[in-house]
Amino acid sequence: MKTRYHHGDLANSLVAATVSLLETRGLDQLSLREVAREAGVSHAAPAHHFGDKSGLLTAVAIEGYQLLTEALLASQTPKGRSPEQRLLDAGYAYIQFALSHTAHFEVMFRPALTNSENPEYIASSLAAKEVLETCIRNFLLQQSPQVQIPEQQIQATVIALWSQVHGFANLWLAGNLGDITDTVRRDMIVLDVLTSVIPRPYKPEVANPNNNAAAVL
Amino acid sequence: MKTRYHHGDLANSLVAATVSLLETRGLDQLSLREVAREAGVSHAAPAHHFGDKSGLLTAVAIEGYQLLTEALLASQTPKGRSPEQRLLDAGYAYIQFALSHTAHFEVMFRPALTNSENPEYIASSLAAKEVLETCIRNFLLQQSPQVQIPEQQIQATVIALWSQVHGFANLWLAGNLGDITDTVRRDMIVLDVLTSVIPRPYKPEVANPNNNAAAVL
DNA sequence: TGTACATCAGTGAACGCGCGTTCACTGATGTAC
DNA sequence: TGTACATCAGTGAACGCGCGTTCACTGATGTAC
Repeated sequence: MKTRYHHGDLANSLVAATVSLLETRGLDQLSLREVAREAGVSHAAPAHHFGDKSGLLTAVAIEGYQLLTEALLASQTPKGRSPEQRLLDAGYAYIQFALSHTAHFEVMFRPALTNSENPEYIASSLAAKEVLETCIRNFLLQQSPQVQIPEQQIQATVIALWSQVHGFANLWLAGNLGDITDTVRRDMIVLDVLTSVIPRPYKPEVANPNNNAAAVL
Repeated sequence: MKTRYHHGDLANSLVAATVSLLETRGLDQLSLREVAREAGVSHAAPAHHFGDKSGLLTAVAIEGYQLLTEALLASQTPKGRSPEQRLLDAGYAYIQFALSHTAHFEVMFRPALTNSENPEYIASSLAAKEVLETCIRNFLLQQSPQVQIPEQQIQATVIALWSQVHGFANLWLAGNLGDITDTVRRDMIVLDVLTSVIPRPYKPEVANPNNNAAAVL
């Protein structure tokens, strides 16, 4: 790439530089000047494009949500898989995304860093959640085709499954699952965790937890 | 408290000031000088006690793990509850801790902020994990008293359940579960999620996932 | 009880540094004629 | 095709600020005798 006065695609380059810096040096070291240095432009350029740090990180989060959406959709494209396997595929794709895009993942789920009211941010985040929700809803419907599952129950299941894979990725990234350097054992654990994700078939008579709510809470 | 030259308990005061600042202003605004200001001492005092920011945050994390351990133990003290209820109690205590000690929780699970090799840090974090693991192990043993559950299966269940409540707390704190301002509905959701946590009884013939591992991964 | 001294928790002035922000500017690109 | 001009992406010098760190210091506390 020749040095030109007009970069041509500086906005994307700055986002890429930010992701790179987040992955190598971490959030503490991140400054607009550091990003400019990494991208090889003057220190005032990032502000020119993104205003401030939160604007830049918002762009990172948006890109992250788009990548996540693509990854989830891609996990569902193979044909001839059972509903259960499709659910596992989605969960595995979510975890894979988190572990291979650590910078995006961190920024996506720390709204204090970003402009949460940015329309593009909201839209891309909703799009990702929609894919996730559709996967789970489809699974539940296919699993119990005869029964009418209450919407509240579906929502709770979505939250529960999302929590599962999200929490696993977080614990992993935080180093709380011990040293899992053996990739075979690593995949075994992921599989075990994913398998435990599969909800029991919905049974109307035991699904309503109201009767013992007081006892638990 | 009179203004004295020797504070008497400055280390604890500084940790408290840090927690307070983290909860009101957030991690970005946190500096040793700001903590000193909050605690009403000279700007050099925090360094005198903790060396640098990571030392201070390590102390916060240690306190957090101790509080979590206490909360988990306290959740198990009521007698006459079923194994299932005790498991729900522990999960609920974990979530409650995360939501009511947001600063501690954040620092505890971001090892880049702390001195992860600090012996007291390691010990307090292991203690908390041990309580969690014991809860789950006891539940599994009581749930299937006749069967010998492989250790690997127990570990996977621990990770899965921990992931569940941890992920739920994270998603909640990140604002990803929508506006749940209605506390009744809030507790309903927590309960639904917790209920979905309860593992199926262990069945040796279906528990080994090796046979379809290749298909999933 | 009184004196002398060591210890160390906490002070405050001084330093250099990297930061975000501002702003007049430069120079490439696109468009009108 | 050539010229003139508007636009705007990106520059770079300058600024003030809050930061972490250093270090000689102050003064409270504990202990020895």
